[in-house]
Formats: sequence, structure tokens, C-alpha cells
Amino acid sequence: MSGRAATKDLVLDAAEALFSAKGVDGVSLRTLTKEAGVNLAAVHYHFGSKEEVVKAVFARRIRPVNRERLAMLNALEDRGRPEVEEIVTALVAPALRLAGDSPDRQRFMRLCARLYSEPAEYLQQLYVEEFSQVIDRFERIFRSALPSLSRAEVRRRMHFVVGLLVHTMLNSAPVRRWTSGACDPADAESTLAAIVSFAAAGMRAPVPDTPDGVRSAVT
Amino acid sequence: MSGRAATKDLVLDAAEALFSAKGVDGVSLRTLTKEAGVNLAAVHYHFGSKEEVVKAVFARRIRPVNRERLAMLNALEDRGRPEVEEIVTALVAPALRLAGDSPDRQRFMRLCARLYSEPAEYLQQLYVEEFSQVIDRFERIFRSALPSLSRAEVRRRMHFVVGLLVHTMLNSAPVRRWTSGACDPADAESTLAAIVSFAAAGMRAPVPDTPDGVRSAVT
DNA sequence: GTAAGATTCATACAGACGTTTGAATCATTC
DNA sequence: GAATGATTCAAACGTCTGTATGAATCTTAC
Repeated sequence: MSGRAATKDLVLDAAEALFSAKGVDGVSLRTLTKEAGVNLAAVHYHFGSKEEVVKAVFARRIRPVNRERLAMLNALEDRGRPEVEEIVTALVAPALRLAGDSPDRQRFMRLCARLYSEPAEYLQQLYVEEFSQVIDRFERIFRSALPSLSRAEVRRRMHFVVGLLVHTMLNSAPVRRWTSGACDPADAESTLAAIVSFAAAGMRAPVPDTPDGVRSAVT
Repeated sequence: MSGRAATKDLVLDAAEALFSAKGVDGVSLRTLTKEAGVNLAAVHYHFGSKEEVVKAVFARRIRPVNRERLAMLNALEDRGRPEVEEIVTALVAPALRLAGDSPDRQRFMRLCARLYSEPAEYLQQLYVEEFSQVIDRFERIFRSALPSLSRAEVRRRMHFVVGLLVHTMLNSAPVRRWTSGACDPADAESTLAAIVSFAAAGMRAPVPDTPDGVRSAVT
């Protein structure tokens, strides 16, 4: 216990900013510690390795997001059968909300999306730990709102929703360029509304006829 | 001219496989050239730098994809007013088709998606060169099929579609895990049908009421 | 105020990195 | 078959990487 713990946070803050800008592999510990204003050896003293820094950066912010997701689901279920839009909102809004508060969090949003598409093995395990419960919860509640979809189809479509969410969070700058500023992703409110409308319609889309239509037997 | 050109292709093939497995930063030129069975210096002799290798790997396969996209759009427009599903198919199918033929191409699909979410600046310029024409084309044809959407809204929703496409191509393994094998993304046919159904419904979704509803003036 | 523990510091290590070089080999042409 | 240009090769360059060490400095408690 004890200790100022300031150094640890300085490292995490700088790591969040730098990793999101240049990718994990693109940032050396020397760059990182210099930016944080701490000694090079502080990283290994406080974290043990660079990998542990990455995991700490990720976990620090993703846990509140997933907590909020589950809380929103709880609130929805208490009020009866939730609409698809409401479920999608519970999945998307807590993540997007990260951008609302401060530029730091906006940076993290991009890091989060970037990490999700990085291949490192030590991260895969982290995803399982942090997400598997949330995924299961959403699958169940989506299935009850969309009873005509098979379990596999629900999961696939959830994957689509996560995909467009991650992509939106990752590429804010390109979107702003594409839309000539009309769709500023920093405008979290309109982004959220657009995603929810799009994703809910997608979740409700008719199941395509599989030519060899046995696949839907998997339920 | 002349020369066997075999070395160049050996490098590109190995780069495609390795980059897609471990990311660009995760593969050293020594690993790459050893895997390719060529000398370390061959990279700089034939390409000049590692960055140029990345760009060559990307361009080699993405150009045929975009050519096919444009060809499909041409065919659609010749036959009259295309349906939203058809436009989405023209956007998605050529990319997914990469996975159909061989494991090599499947690897490339993942690389492609990964590159798209990497921050390196030298890649951004490549995207503009390779994609801007295609994007403009799709925007126009989408707008004619969805006249109620503003230009900005069309672009935003196109971005969503690209997002779920990229995410699908990037994370085939997780999807297979999630769906317990029921949605094998290697089954390109069913993946395509699922994406098209989901994305077309999303493109057609009602425009959410913007509380300060002036934004839709941008047209 | 002094002992004990936590933290910081400068410095070093060994190895991997992208890149360069100059000689050796190959293919081609006359 | 000798000459020429294209290609390959082994070796080395300097720099940067993540990690480790041990002394110096703080913090805390008595």
C-alpha cells in the first residue's frame, strides 16, 4: 500500500495518449517515460513489463464501461421487455460516452478500438476476462427481444454492431473528413442516435434464405 | 525490366502472410526474408524500404477489389435503379471474395482489415489514393437509392457498413468462437448474405430525430 | 534523529531493428 | 568466352529496444 501512486498514474496517462496515437508497438518505453516525466525504470518497478502497462491502461477504463452496460441492462429488464433500440443503446452508449467528457477519454476510445484489432496474444486473454460475461448477457437479452433469430445469428449480428462501433470510435478523423464536418463524431449525441437507428434496423433485418437452409437448425 | 521477379513475389507473399498474422510492426525484415527464403538485403534492393513493402502488399490485392466494385456498380446502373441490397453487395462482396479462393487470400483479408486500423501516416495517403474514387461512386449511387438521406448521413452509414465489414474480416477467429462454429466466416456465402441483410436494413433505417434538428439541412 | 522501507535515478546490458556496403554470383548479349 | 548489367550474398553499421542493477534519494515511523 501507500506510496504516492502518482508515478503509476503518470505512466498510465501518458501510455493512453501515446498508444492511441501511435499504437502500442509504435511507442518505446523511453518515449513513454519521457512524456510521463518519470524515470525509465519506473515502468518495471511499478508494472513489471510493457505488456502489463498495456493491460493496465485497458482495464482501467473498460471496467467502468462494462459495469455501466450491465447496469443499463438491469434497469431495462426491471421495466419489462426491452426494445431492440434500448438494448443497442446499452451496448453502444457507455462506450461512446467515453468521448463525451474530455479529450483524454476520447484518446482512450481510439486506443480501445485499436487494441481490439491488434493481434497480440496476451491481449486475447484480457478480452475474454473482460468481455465474456457482458457478451453472454447481451446475447440472452437480444434473443428474448428477437426470438426469430437463432443463437448463432444473434451473435453474428452483435458482432456486426461491435464492428461498426469500434470502427466509428477508431476512425473519427476520417469520418469528419468524409462528411465535410457535417457529422462530427465528437458530437456524441448524434453519433449515438445514428448508430442506434442503424444497428437496431440491422438486428431486426430478415434472416436471409440460406440456399442449403439447414444452418438455422443450430439454436 | 527483366529479371526473374520471383524474389519480389516471394517477399510479397511472405509479407502478406506474416503481416496478417503478427501485424506490420510485429514482423522484422529478418523474419520476413528468412520466411521468404531470400536475402535480407533483397528487400531494400527491390523495394527500397519496409514501408514500401507494406504499400506494395496492400496495393497488389486491393486494386482488383476496387476494380470489381466499380464494375459491379456499372452493371447495376445499366440495369436501371439498383436496390440498396445490390449496392451493399457491390461494396462487400468483392472484399469478402478474397477469402473464397485460397488460404493466402484469406490471410490477406485479415491483413487488409488490420492495415486499415493502423495509425501509420504513410498508409493514410495510400487509402486516399486507392479509395476516394470508390467512395464517391458509392455515395452517389446510395443517395439515388435513398433520397431521403442527407449526403452526410449517407456517408456516415457507409462508414458503418465499412466498419462491420472490416471488423468481420479482421476477427474471423473470434466469431467462430462466439458462435461455436455455427457461423463459420470461411463460409463466405452465408457471411455475405448476413452482412447484406443487416447492412441494407441499417442503410434504410429511419433518420433519428435530432433534438436540435437543423443538422439535416446539410445536403 | 535515526533506522527501514519505498521509490527514483543514472547507467549498463544484450539483443533486435532497418539500413548500407562491396564483393560474389548470375544472366544476357555480342 | 568475354564483357556488362542485374541480382544475391554475408557482414557490418549505428541506433533503438525492453530489461536489469545498485546506488541515491525520498517517506514514514519510532
